Amino acid sequence: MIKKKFSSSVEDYLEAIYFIGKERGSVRTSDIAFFLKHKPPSVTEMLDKLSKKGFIKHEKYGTVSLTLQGMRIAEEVSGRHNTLISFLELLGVDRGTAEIDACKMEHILNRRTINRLRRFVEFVQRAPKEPEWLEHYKHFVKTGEHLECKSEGTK
Amino acid sequence: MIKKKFSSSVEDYLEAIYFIGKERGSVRTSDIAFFLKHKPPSVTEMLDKLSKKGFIKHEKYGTVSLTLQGMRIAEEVSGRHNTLISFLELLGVDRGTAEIDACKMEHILNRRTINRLRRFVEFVQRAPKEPEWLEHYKHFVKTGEHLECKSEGTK
DNA sequence: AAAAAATGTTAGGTTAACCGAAAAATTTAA
DNA sequence: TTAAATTTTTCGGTTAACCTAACATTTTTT
Repeated sequence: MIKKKFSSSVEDYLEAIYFIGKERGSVRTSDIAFFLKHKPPSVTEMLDKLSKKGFIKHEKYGTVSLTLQGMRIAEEVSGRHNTLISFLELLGVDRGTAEIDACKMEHILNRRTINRLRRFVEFVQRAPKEPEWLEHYKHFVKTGEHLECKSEGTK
Repeated sequence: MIKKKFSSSVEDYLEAIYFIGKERGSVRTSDIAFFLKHKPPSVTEMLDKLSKKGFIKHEKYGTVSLTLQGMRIAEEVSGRHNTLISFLELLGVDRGTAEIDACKMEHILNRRTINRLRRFVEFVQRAPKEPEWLEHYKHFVKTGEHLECKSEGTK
């Protein structure tokens, strides 16, 4: 049922509206322009498109809000975003880079791939205890060497 | 240093030329069109652009070959592709989906992110023995449950 | 409440990357 | 060695997503 595909841009706008709405309460053209680093005319244009598609309500010279359908999409995208951020940070990617890359990946990855990534994140987060191998991985990233579990400390 | 950024499309074409060249020896417009599932006029247009940028040699009505610079880029992209494929398959994403998603990710991810992913792949592949946690992860994907070190025993 | 400032929209333009139809060159076959 | 078939290019479109400049509306002073 939820199989339609939207452009990266459409998803970005819906996500931005969703995010700004949560942060600031109301959402206006300039907020979106600022958030997405686009110019106001581009925003107006896209808002028209999103209105026609039924994803938002937009009163001229006024505020923007998500319809139910728009909200559904925005939450879906936002969920992917969060999964990706968590995943990238697990891997030791810095916050800034993680944000940038998550924003791109969230639009292109297959559902199955995202699911695997989410599973991976859950696997780590819900582990009964802090998994050793993650420490080992981080060591490996730094040094390129495997420090073997019990026998030897490479150091 | 390799700091320039090319469009996804440019990278796709160079990668395709690289790949076809290795597979079939010579590369022609129709090969690329088939490979990328584009129409010949699109290919001709892009070949002109790539020629002007100095990434390929292309004789009219003839064959295409990568210049040194083009080769360098193609190899770089192809390397990213391989890293991504390996990574996705580690995570249990099926071949087909992995191919599709790798082809998209390879153009957008930050170098740092790719490096982390490569490290991750190496971490697993170069481990002295098959890491247990990978088994545990796969179990977790299937069942949603941790079969954790109750008494230490998989094997 | 009128002028000034800020914000939003309209109109027109640009660019990248695709396309189909038709022309041109090359290759194949009769 | 011409004619037919195939491949490649040229030419003219299309679309999405951006932009600037100019105009319209709303909000904020004074």
